[in-house]
Amino acid sequence: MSAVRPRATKDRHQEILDAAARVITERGLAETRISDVADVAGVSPGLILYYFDSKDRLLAEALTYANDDFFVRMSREIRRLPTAREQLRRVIDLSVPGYLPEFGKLDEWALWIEVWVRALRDPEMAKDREILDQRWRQSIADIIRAGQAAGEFPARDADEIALRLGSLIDGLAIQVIMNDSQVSPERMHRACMEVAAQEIGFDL
Amino acid sequence: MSAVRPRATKDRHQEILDAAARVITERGLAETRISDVADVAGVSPGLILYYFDSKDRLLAEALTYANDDFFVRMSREIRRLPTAREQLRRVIDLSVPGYLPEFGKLDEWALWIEVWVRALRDPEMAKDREILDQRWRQSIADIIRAGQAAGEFPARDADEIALRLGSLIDGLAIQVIMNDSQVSPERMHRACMEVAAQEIGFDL
DNA sequence: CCGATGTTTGAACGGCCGGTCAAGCCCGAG
DNA sequence: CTCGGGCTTGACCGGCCGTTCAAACATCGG
Repeated sequence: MSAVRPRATKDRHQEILDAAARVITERGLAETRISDVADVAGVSPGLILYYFDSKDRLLAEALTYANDDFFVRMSREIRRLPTAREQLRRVIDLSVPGYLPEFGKLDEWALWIEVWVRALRDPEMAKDREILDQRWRQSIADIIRAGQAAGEFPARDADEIALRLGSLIDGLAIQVIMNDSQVSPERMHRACMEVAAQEIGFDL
Repeated sequence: MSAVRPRATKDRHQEILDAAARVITERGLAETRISDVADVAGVSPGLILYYFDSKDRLLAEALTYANDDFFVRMSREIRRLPTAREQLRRVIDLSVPGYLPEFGKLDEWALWIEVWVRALRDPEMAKDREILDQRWRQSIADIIRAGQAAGEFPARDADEIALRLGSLIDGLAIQVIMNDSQVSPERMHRACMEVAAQEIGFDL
């Protein structure tokens, strides 16, 4: 049975979301067709509309799904590390597109930009974006606070630092993802680490 | 004569670009139709294709045109101010969406995000984006260097500071434009000013 | 006033694609 | 074995929209 329908147990809903995320990453939101998603998922176009009310809702769900997934994977990675400093370094490692060769280069960030564009006009998406973004900022702030509690870092406003560091990462990641000739992954990484050290108050 | 065809002297090319930029700002790139642009420009749809090879080229041109225009207007503003500190403050004032009530709130930034999305897949757009971005960073660096030369600021790596400050502005502006409940224009403005003072080395 | 040249129009074409649907298929319960 | 209800298909429909084009129009030099 399992050989005949290998993925039957896995939820179709999720399979389709996966496929959609992959297509959006590759072709972009604007160029994503239902039939593309169906091809990647290995099903007929009709089935997509059986599981989702409309193309729009599918794509919106796929975007938040993929970003949420990225956040969860990153959180798991980080929780293993013992010190706040190592955690912070890891966050930055993972945030720099193409810095760690074993991770997809621009995948996550490309999706994130699509989220922004959509959120400008779609209130539903805007709400999801804010939640995702606050959670991300929050987790940076939590690391800083943990470091402060452990005596690793001096006491400062963790939320403000998280906002600044997170925004800097966003802004730099955009340039990197765009292949800007003056902003290499290495340069971005160095800038983030230096600003983090300076703002939080630790030595590199 | 001038009453009958008031804008006849002004180039149609530019009129249409203006109209296109306005439509993109309002409806978004994905929802922009040729007929929308024609309506706003007050001409027939056919004429749009008389002046532009295709819808795609029109929209790409409109995006770079509008962003270039914004940069030029900002540069003119800044050149009037005597000290580097005042210039820098003005740059930040103008960069914070909705901070100065007399300027359009999210107009310029919304277009800028559309540029990013397109640049991911369109090499032509990617090239334009890089030029625009480098010019913007350059002008921040120039202000810093001028301040250093005048003895206003201590000597530091102006290009690196410009990259960091510019990226921070990008990242924060995104949140502000998205109406993030935790990132008000005022908060963004304060963060930018403080980081600028700290990185460049002057007192607020 | 005449034609030539560059503009402008809007009707019409044609392809694309989201969404619908009737028909089959699979599978498990009885 | 049979029935029933979810799952899956793919053909089809209908509208939308970029693009084309023939015809009108304006302008101006001669």
